[in-house]
Amino acid sequence: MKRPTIADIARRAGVSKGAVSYALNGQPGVSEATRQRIVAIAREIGFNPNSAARALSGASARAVGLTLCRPARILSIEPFFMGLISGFEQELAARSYALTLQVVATPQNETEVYRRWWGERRVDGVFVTDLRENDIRIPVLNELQLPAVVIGGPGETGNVPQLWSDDAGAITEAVRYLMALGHRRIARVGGLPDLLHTRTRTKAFTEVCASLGLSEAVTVPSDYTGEEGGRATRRLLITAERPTAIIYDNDVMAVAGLSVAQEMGLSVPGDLSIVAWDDSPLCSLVHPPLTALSRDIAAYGAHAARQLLAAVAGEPVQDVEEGTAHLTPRGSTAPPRES
Amino acid sequence: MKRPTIADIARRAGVSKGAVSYALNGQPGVSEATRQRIVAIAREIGFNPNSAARALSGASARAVGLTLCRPARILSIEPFFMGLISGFEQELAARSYALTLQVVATPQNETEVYRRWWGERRVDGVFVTDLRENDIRIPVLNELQLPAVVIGGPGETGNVPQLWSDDAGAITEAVRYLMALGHRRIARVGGLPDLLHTRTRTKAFTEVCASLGLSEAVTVPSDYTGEEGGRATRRLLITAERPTAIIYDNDVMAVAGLSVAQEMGLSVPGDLSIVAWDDSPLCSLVHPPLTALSRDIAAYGAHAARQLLAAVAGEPVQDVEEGTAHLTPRGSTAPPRES
DNA sequence: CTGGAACACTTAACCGATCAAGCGATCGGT
DNA sequence: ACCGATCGCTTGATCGGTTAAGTGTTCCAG
Repeated sequence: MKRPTIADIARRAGVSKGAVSYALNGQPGVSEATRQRIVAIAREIGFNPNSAARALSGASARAVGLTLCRPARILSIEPFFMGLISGFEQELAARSYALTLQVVATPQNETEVYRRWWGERRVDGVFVTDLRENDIRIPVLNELQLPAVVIGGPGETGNVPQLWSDDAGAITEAVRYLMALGHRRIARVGGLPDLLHTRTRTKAFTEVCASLGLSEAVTVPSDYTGEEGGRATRRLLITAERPTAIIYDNDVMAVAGLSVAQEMGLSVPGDLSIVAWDDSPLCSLVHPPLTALSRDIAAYGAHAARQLLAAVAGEPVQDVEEGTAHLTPRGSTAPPRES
Repeated sequence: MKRPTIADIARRAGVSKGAVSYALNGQPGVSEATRQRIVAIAREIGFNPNSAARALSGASARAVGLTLCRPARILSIEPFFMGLISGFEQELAARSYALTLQVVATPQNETEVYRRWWGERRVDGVFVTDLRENDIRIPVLNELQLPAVVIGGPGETGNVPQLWSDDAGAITEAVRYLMALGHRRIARVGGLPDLLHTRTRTKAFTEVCASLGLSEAVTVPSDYTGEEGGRATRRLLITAERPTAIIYDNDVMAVAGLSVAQEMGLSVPGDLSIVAWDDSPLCSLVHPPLTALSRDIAAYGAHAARQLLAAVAGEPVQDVEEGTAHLTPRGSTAPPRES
């Protein structure tokens, strides 16, 4: 089956290719009557502009890219990225932009993919996640002048606009809540320590605990996997002065932590309170359901997509701090048992 | 920054554009010495062929598509798709094919996306998941002659090759195992009843139970969400002759089922044995860890990608049945307590 | 010594859009 | 009546590759 082109439309409408192009793109240069006739024919024969031809003649590729730099094992279970992608799609689909995905092994590979995509003219812009300190991707994006939006900051990103949520505020809320319940020994199982938002959280956690007089606030670094989260939990719970509450940097580790506590014969929330960061259906699924720091990740992704499309269109884009995640109390937090 | 083109290479090498094209594509028509010179220059200036130009002149778009037809809420937590995508990427990245993703609301929308992708020449082929009976996507793919691979069958797919795993064998293994443990009342919480692989599983489950003399084998349909899985579990557990074992069609529902059982004061595996279908890290994370039907989803995805790329290349592609998922016994299954 | 095949290229058409420049018709102003 | 502007379209160049057809050289067989 042959794909219809603007030439086919032009022939049937008795006008030139150029006129068809003007008509379909809403540009001046054709009369309203002709435009409607052309649009009607285009619809009738099911015309879709060839994206390659369009991209070739200087217009946009109508596609944006996302690289995922996590091992398959983590990607498959981590709900964050799929939530983000769903959010992207809300905006992208509405403007018929495609999303191009690539799973890579290292940040170095990500820069290579950016270079390739840019050279191939495959995407108009990219989403950048998992920002690190002195992130090697930033200079590449600046060099290539490839429009981008960084999700998760704030950090040094040169001209690249950023979008982040108020992690410091969220962790402050969680710590205050646990303190109000009577907890004095609060620990945290953090995400990958290289990531900038992990550092932001760690810094905020340390500060708020210090300011509230909780001297023993400790953060154990981890890698977002359930195994590591479980191991970190075990390490925390065998200390002499074990914490009575643990905050986890993602939901998967929180679930693993719950499991470890139960396996060690500790009751949740009686002996240990648990707070998960990022509320996914997972948190309500387990028993007891987990108190979580909730934010609307799909909305976050949709916002990022709007930012990226604006950047692609050449509009000035500001750095944006999204709202603070709010605490959703569930069954995994309670006052510590007197002992 | 200007993108290097073959014209730039041609100028520096002192040859024509055509010669460069032949050299870089490994086609005959240039001497080995010239080829090496051209390749060296291409590498030196960081040349990447413009994918739009390439696609426009009849060559492939070097991209394949995947549509996901699940609400965001399910996508984010369901590990299956991310596992599949990771598998795709192993093959696609190696041959520098891009993966284009689109989240849609209905199968009808999927056909529209196929038509658009085809018209735009955006992808060379598509992955089709969640096959249904009389699936409306199949005639569209046949009409467009768009190369595709169906993941999950077997069903009526015309010329479109399929790849599926032996669901009947897997469920037979699970039922036999539970019987061997002494279970006689085995229930199942199924996935979306429209999906063909759900029907395959239901049929096989019913048959194997009948052949083994388990008359009360019941399947409760569900939608893969934790909420529905939990509700279905509750409904099963309040019946007079409640099942002593439940098989779940995905891991999320199994975790929810575990939670419901615990909430109802039933011990797992003492009062209720649980088997999850598709083993994700989630299954080992909860307490007790879930016995699961494991298969290597990434390998499944990689296989599908190889099939699709072969179909894109015009090679004949056979329907393939992948290996049977195997039972991984963990703490959630045991002989039923005498009562 | 010649005809023809093989080789190593070049030339130019082509894919399907976009868009600047051109061109004839109409219209309003003086 | 004539000039210039505006409208509504056409023409044709262009993007960066691919590829069929053409060209000039070499080399070998007859």
